[in-house]
Amino acid sequence: MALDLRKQQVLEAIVECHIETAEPVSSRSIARKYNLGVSPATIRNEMADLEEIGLIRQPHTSAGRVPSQKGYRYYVDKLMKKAELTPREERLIRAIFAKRVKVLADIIQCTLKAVTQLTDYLVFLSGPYFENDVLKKIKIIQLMPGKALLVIMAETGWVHSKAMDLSSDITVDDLAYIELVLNRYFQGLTFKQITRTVLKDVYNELTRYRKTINHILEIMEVVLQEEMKENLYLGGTNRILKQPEYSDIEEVRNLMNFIEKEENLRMILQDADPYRVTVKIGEEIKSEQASKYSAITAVYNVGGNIMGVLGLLGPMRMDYARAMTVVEHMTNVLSEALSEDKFY
Amino acid sequence: MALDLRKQQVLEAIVECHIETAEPVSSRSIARKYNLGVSPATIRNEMADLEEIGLIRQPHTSAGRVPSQKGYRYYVDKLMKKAELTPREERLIRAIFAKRVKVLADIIQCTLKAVTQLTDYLVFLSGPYFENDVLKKIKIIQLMPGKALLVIMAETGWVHSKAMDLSSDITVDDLAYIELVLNRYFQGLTFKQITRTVLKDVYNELTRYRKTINHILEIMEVVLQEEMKENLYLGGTNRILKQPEYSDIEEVRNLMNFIEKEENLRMILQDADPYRVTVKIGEEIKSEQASKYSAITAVYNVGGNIMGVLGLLGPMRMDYARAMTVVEHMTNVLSEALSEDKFY
DNA sequence: CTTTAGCACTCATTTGATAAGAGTGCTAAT
DNA sequence: ATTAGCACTCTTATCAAATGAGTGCTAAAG
Repeated sequence: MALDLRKQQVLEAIVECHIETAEPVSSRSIARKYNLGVSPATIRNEMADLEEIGLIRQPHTSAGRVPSQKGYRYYVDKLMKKAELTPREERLIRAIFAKRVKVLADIIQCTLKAVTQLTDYLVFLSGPYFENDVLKKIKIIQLMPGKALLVIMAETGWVHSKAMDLSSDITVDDLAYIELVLNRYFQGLTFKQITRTVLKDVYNELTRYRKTINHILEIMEVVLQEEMKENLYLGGTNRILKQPEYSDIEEVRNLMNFIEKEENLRMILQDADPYRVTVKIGEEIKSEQASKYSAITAVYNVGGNIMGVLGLLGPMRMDYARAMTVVEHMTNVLSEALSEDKFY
Repeated sequence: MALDLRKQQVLEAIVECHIETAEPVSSRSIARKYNLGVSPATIRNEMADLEEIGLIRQPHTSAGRVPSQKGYRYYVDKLMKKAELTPREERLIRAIFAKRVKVLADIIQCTLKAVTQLTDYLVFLSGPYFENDVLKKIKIIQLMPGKALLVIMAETGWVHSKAMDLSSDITVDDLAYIELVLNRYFQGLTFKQITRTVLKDVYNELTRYRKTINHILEIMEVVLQEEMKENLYLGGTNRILKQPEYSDIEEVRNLMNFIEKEENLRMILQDADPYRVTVKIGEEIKSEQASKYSAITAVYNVGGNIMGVLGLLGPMRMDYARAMTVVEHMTNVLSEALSEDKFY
């Protein structure tokens, strides 16, 4: 679909104008704002052509034009210029991350907060998840009779630990033995593989400790599930109400219903391309209910491993250039923040 | 403010009718629905009296009556009959808690979910917090050279642990000594007291380990802060949009703005009475922006210690009887769930 | 062949006037 | 003390007309 230069300019003008005002764009307003050197009539002719190809459409006969899904796609792929964050915004981000965040959950929160303040769209964020972490060592440490600590150490340096209650006749030696066997089975496997491994194997070798081992494995499962659970954080629910498309309560309800179901958001995050910022426009999002929205996603990673995904959801009339820049920037910030192991 | 029986009946009718329909209540509709044995004209006379005392008011001259804040208060204090959960609802709750929740965060989530499904108001929940937990023992366990586990055991049986990186020339003996000193200082204190204790005291005794002890204390602070942080969970944001008062977008924005600020919610939760379900109506909520809302709160506890607060926020036209029952019931469920120490 | 001025036409939105309806307050009768 | 009856008030719905933004088309000009 090759467009001549002027058609591109007209399309760009329509998209950008519509993004700014949320109103249908008229030929006259384009002639006024953009110096294309032609009259509204000429622009009207171009518009008629663009409409025929399906890049724009008319809400009703006597209205201006609005970009179609295809039009936005063309704009994003071919016309859009990359946006830059202002120094002011850079400063905002640094300010948010300034108070040396030390806890994982805080870093996530800060990111969420920053993106929320930067965009007025829905922000959601998954991870970090550890399922590809490799188990280095399991330790079982008795804290007191009847109580032990299960410590799971990963190659990446992460340590997960949980206390557990045991029947009090289990001795330290018993625990040492169990630890030995567990390490033999699980060492070198990823967390994902461990949860997939049929636990019965281990179980058989440790029939002597049937009850205890049952308990430990159960706890281990809980710990791993807990840690592997791709946590989902959501923000910006009030910010997005500023968008004019949500001055109708029915639209708000739709949106809220959509985001209420975590699967929907997870689905969007799953489609993120590991190597670049992903833009899904309207029906490109798999979910039927999302046909009016657009989503922007990018992954963040630590040491080459994908740790999670950051996403934005907004109306199709989204400031793509800006949103993409913010998402890209913040995934970088997040990746960096997680790479310093100065937090616990 | 003593009202004769019939005035009470009329007020009750107005409140209940308005709660149900969200519309001003007319004298005729009361005469029809409630069998007071009098004509609308009589009821009108009573209404005029009630209005004079300030228990109800008229949105405009030719409209029915609406309860005032004072009117709701009277209703809640004197007229309201306690509601009961239906067997169906009891089943719903049990279903939600059925899949043997094992992780603290899950119990919270389940509670939130249950209340959300039961009420159509905003649900928020703080805690659990541990600041009154008494420290039983600190352990520092070396995992490998340069890596140790800080274990904090509380009297209640809770165990918090975090891994930390240390400089690799710290020996096991060093750690044992540090552990000893820390225990000497902190054992028997509540977490709150520990964070208040001037850390310098300890610091002085352990000058030998200046760097290490600094690091450990820092981590301990993080752990305690993390655990003591009164987490705030929020749900029902989409459910509340069902309430007719939020068919106007402006109202929605107000509400969202209000709940966006955690302080506002915390403030409400702080006002909870430890011994009974608390109802704050309109301006009784301290925050100015909340003058249109009502809040219902109740604490949950474990072994006599308050662990957190569950709250509901909705329009003043709230089904108080029902909401109070739900809140009371769910704080009980929550207290029980947390008392079984079958979770990790 | 391209561009554009001019004009008729369409359709959403605003405005104003009118009617309908709900509900009250008051008065006088019961 | 109660209530039927009625005038009065104020909101909401309805409809027609006016307004105006914007297009599409045609014919003239470049």
